[in-house]
Amino acid sequence: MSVKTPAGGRRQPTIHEVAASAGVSIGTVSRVAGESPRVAPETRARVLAAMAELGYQPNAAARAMRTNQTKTIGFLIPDMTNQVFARVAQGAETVLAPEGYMLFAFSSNRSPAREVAFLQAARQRQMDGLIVTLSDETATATIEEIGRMGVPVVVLDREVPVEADVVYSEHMQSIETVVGQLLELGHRRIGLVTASQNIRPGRDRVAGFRRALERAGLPVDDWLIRANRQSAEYGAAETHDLLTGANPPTAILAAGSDIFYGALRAVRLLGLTIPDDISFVGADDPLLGDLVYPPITVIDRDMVEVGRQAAGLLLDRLRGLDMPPRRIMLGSNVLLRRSIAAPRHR
Amino acid sequence: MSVKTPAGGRRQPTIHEVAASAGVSIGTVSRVAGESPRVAPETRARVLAAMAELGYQPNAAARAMRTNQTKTIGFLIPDMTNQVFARVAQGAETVLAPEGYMLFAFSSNRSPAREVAFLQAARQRQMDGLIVTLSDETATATIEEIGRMGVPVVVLDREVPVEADVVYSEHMQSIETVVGQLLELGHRRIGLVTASQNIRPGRDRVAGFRRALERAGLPVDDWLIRANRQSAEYGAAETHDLLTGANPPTAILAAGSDIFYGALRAVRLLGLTIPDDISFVGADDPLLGDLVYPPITVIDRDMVEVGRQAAGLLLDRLRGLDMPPRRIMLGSNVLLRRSIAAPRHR
DNA sequence: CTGTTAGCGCCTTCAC
DNA sequence: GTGAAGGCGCTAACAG
Repeated sequence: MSVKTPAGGRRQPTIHEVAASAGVSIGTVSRVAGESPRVAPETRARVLAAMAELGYQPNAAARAMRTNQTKTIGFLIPDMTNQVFARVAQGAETVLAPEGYMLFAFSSNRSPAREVAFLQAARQRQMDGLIVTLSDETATATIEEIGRMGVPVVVLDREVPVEADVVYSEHMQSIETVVGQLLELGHRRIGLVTASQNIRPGRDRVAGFRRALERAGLPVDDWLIRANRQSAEYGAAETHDLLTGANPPTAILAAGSDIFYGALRAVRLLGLTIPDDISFVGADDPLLGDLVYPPITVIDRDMVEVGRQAAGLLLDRLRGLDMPPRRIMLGSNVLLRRSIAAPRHR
Repeated sequence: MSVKTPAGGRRQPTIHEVAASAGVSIGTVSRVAGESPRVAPETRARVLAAMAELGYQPNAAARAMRTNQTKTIGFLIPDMTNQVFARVAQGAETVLAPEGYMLFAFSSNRSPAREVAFLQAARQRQMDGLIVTLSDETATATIEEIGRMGVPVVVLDREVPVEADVVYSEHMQSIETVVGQLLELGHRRIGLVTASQNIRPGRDRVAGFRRALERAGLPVDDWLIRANRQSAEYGAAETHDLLTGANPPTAILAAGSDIFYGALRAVRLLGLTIPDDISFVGADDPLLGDLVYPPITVIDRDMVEVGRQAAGLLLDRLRGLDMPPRRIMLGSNVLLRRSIAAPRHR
């Protein structure tokens, strides 16, 4: 007399069946499942045996209904195929899993609409907390949805008007450092390709870029700044455009892992040699930078640590910490390699 | 008199509050939420307004309890930082999302214990279906757990004794093709680095490798076959070992995206030139293969299509399709590039 | 077309 | 140390 679920699956054993099988009441089974100490060892053993035999797993929905807890953390990222975000997830996992939380990752594909959909799904599912990387700080619907969450949210590297803990990465200073280096080598026209101005990394990189030039008393040619999107295609297209322009740069900063990828490809397709024809700096993908020849100077960050820190902030809140939003800033490193050199005299 | 949840969050509005606010009964609210047609337009509008104002989202746990549906699909992958799996997830998403299903990705980090933990969590949470890529076909605990799921499961590229639909990728023939090419060019010692023999791709690649040699009437030197793990470190270590051995191969097959990465790095570190010093073939990362110089011959697969197909199989089951397990086989392509050449006379 | 009601499976008092 | 019973928020069946 098996009940067919909509999916045609087998019905799962409930606490009642375990109780019947062990010859106890459901209250006792519940106590065993909840690891309450007030159960006789012999009774506990019998219940455990019954659970194992039936393959019993407590129904999370029913449990959530009673406890208002799901032991689930939502992890929102702009792009799953980007290793940068995957590493953050890994780092967060290492902190959250030991506490019994499960991380569920969801990729928005950089669509604010999908972000809203995810946040609503998370609220419906009563996820206990969220770690989110938004794809556009100006998307008000997303911000509003975060405000409604009712559970702790940790925001990664974004500037949003929300009462939430945040983990920032340092971008401005490392760009300044790199640009400083290039200026010292004699470069006067440097191209920057980076993310949209609607997210903090994009803004900070452009700001650092401008500041470095201004400090050196040099004018800023806006034509050399391309800061609109985070994709390999964008990186390739803008790099191509820069390098085939009338007055091309002698160095390229590809600030963003996808952009790095695309920009490097564009350089190859144009048949240019690094660093003889063009100096090149990438970001966020140290492995790639070290795989090509010559190895490429890269602005790097420890994304696993970002994940760990974010999870730590979240965990404090889950444990009931009640204080104003906290902010953590993590550094970036410039890995100097042989892809930058003095510009060729033309 | 706000109720503090354990996490300190704000209580979410329930169907009762919406009903009160709209001046209707909860039944009517439920019908509006469920998009039942049997509601007067004017009433529906009032309810919708109340929902919007309160920011109401139906409680998924309560809903799951009644309907035995969660509209959630679990997606188990061995390694989140591997783009290959991320692409599969993307493909699956495109098929499942329009049907109202949410995909939740979980990375096992190639640990069978974590796979079991995920499967149990999926069962507790009553996920409606699963798409899984196991990291070890011989892990019986995982297999047993799948058998208990009670919901449709689609298995990707694994040979497991389970009543489930499967999407396979072709590996054997493409390896044979590549080895055939190398033999024609005059190579007689070819090194293969690939995944463990405990998963189908590893086995099939080794099988294809052996078959190609046997067909050519050549002996197989087992020393040249390294098939134990799927990581960049493994790829680097084994490639290094092969190339620094007493009788090294003149060509390397790095069959696996992580392995590809590591192997290529090992070749670089040894200061060898491709293809003059060593012919090289990678797999599963066509972009990387095209980014380095010279471009590298790669065995490629359309992982997005794998995801789409898997999702399609799952969807049929979710709709109630009742028939024996189905199997889909998807092809691989050899992208011939300049990384292979005749071996240097030594 | 709308209101009322009975559980879904579990945890948690409250008795015993 | 164990059993009995209420109710979490929702859907679906039944009345009206």
